[in-house]
Amino acid sequence: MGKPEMPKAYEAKLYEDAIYEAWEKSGFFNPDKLKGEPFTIMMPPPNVTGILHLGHALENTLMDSMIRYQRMRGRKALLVPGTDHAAVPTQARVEKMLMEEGMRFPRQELGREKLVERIRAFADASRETILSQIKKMGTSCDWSRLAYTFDEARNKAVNELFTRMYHDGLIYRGYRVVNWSVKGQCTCSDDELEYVDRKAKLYTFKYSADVPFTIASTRPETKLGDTAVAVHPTDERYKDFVGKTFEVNFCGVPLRLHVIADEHVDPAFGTGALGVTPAHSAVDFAMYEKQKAMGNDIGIIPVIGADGKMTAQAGKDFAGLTSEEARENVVAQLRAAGLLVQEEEIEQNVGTSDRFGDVVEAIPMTQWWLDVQKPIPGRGKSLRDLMRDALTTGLSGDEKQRVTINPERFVKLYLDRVEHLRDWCLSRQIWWGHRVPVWYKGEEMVVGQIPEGDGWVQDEDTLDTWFSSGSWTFSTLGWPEQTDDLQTFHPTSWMQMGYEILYLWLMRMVLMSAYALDEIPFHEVYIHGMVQDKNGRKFSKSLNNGIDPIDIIEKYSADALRFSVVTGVSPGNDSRFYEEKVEAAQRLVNKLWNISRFILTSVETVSHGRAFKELKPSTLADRWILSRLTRLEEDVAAHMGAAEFSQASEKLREFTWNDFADWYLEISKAQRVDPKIKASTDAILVYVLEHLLTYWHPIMPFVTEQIWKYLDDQELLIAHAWPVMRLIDLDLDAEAEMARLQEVIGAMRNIRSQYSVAPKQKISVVLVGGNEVESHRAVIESLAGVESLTFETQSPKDENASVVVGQTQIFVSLGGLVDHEKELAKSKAQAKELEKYIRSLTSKLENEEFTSKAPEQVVATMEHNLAEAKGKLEKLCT
RNA sequence: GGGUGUGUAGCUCAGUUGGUCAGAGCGCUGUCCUCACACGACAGAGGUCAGAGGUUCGAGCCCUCUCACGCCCACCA
Repeated sequence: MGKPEMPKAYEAKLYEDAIYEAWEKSGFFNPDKLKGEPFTIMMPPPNVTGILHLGHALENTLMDSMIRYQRMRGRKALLVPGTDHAAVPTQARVEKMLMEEGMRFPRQELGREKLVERIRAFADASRETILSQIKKMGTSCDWSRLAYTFDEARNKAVNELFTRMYHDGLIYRGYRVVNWSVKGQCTCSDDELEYVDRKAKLYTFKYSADVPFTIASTRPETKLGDTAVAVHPTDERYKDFVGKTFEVNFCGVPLRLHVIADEHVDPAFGTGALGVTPAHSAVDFAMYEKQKAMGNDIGIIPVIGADGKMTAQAGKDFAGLTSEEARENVVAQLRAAGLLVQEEEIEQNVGTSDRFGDVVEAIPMTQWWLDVQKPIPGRGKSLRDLMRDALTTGLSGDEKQRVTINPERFVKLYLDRVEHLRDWCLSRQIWWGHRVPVWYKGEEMVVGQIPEGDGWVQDEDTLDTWFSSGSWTFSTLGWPEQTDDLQTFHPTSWMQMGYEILYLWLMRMVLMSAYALDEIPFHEVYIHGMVQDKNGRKFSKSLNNGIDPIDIIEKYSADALRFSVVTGVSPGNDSRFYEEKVEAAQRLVNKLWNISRFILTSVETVSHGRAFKELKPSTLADRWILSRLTRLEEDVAAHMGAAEFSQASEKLREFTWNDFADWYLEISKAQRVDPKIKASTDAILVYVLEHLLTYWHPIMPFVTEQIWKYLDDQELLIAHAWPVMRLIDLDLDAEAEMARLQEVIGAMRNIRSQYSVAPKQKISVVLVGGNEVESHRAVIESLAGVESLTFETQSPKDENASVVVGQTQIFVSLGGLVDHEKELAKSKAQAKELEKYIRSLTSKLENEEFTSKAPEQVVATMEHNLAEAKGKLEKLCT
């Protein structure tokens, strides 16, 4: 190929879109074109609630780096893209927008169909944006398999799952206390609550003058629905009352209070008596059920309705009041009657709806539930058992059916959560989502699909959005059909997600997959932390600190963004994002560009694709860089394989900038006056460059692909096989010799710098005992700016600045510039250091316990270092 | 209340099973627009690896405790 015209700086904007298009056209995003063992990643589908943020940039980089690496390693690599309809968040978002536009009650004003249409329009637009953003980031996913949690295919999977679970008796309809968002008019699962601390008043009072119990509550208005008083079974104070019933008049409302014993009650708290409100407390409801199971129906009286207001059952004084109003009223009455014993301010932890934002009410309702504890017919295990097995023994004890999590500590969190898992409330009262596949006609109920005949009405509720995303790893592959994809790609290989959805999503995917397929959803999970802003704060609308990844891509490059979000980041830990990081990354991208530019324009012929054996390393530097490259490949492959992206990119940066650019390229310049050396070096330059581009490609796909074009205008880098160097021996001699040479050059440069010798001014140097670098005269002269380099056996007589490196004494002639005091001080300091070093080494080596117990290699290195240090000290003193 | 994470150069963070390696980027200081790159080159300063004990021949890495900050969970009404 001819000499390419490469601009001085890499301008990503000019190339990225075209490159992505070329990749897409090439067909390599689709595994059907690939051979080898399958390697599958399912993209965690972003919510269609808006645009992508930096967390998605991180996720896309992780997934894409992994999938590109695996593809280059010859795997049949599949990354399935998709989006999530995100039921509650999306509906909440659109309703909020409508209300901002002036609508007061979107649901009532538009009705189900029209509101769903509005949400769909919003979601579709949002989805388009998201998909284009994914492309901007360079994600190499298979667009032919694009999925959406709310499309036809996924609806089939959801209905099938629901139906099977129902017939297995796992899904049931039950009247129980739920978390109710009054604002959203919708249930929330336990996982959808966000707990916030707030101040509250704790009231201590008696129901009436003639009951012996004093109770406490922050919600005295709910006490209108009390049906029992609970005490600890061993509490002597109340022992005689258990089993009795008290008729009381509480603020004008007649209550029948059963005295029950329950282990849950802490006898040391307050008076040890707890007012039981089955309708408005999950704990109390549990007591109610327990009593009922023992034949003691204490009753349940809902006094707060779905609208958040007091019900008729709360009594005519209170019906229709808000709970705050009712509370004031109750407290006032108690106070007037002299029943109020105490009021105190306390810190309280309340659950709020993560999407609607209001404090949720506990209200009893009929909802659909998933039983996680009941044995699955024919399998003898509950869903909870399966979830546990998948992380511990493997499903059915099969080690291959075991999910591993990186970092491992999340396994414990997961398992703890599994043990405390309660039944999952599946039904939601919003309209955006998969509708519960149940139809009613009178007393009849049919689950699965709409029966023949007229008069069937479908359940009004929709399903929790996680019910559909739980099946993501296999619904995307065509389940419930037994497709080839399902055969080939499931269980998936690798999954990455943020720790914030460990409970919400990871657990549900394991549950669904284990239930439906008796398979784990993925073999390995990589947990990443949250991307925060420069000050360690969350990105949020209220702080207005949001950063659009697309803006960053446009200002710098997708590669720089990708590099900056994974570098210096470890799994499970949060990271901070700030532009300086991207700037640094962009400098690296540009450096790689200029390295390439130099090579491609300075070598005689660009002949890529040579075998290692064809290379004719003729100099130390040649041997050294090839050894370093071999080492690099080993390191990068090991790190990429282990999903250690940060370490992989650090190694690559180090090699690229230090070894290759600062040393090898500079040396190659110094040596190219010799045509024979230049020929062999040219070949090596190109060889290293093409390897380096390959190794960089998973992390920085665009710039590497663009440069690759100048090397090879036929094949795309995306499809290039990862060149394994592992079988080539490291050249340890060359590495050691080169290290010495680098030290010698560094020492000379140091002297130049100390005496402020201008770069253009050449220096004269005498080396004593520098035999081992004698053959590298040209390199030393060029890189250290030396014009006269002589090798002697005796120290020169005239004035010099000097320094000792290894076995070599370096004397730089500086004429009258030499500062004797400075030189003396310098060597004294150096001698002192050395003596200290020698002492510490000697004491260790004289310690027999050390020499006998430490590995040979460690001892040998120390002995070597000691000898060297001694020699150095000797030279220094002459 | 329980659990868990973090604390390493001025800043942001790496540090893979304990072994001469205390590192990177940014920032800072000094010198240079040297024919790939000033988005650059060269040199340099800067750390008792939060603190105290312990295990070990050897600890930033393991154990115990303390301090600081963060996160998650929990039915103290």
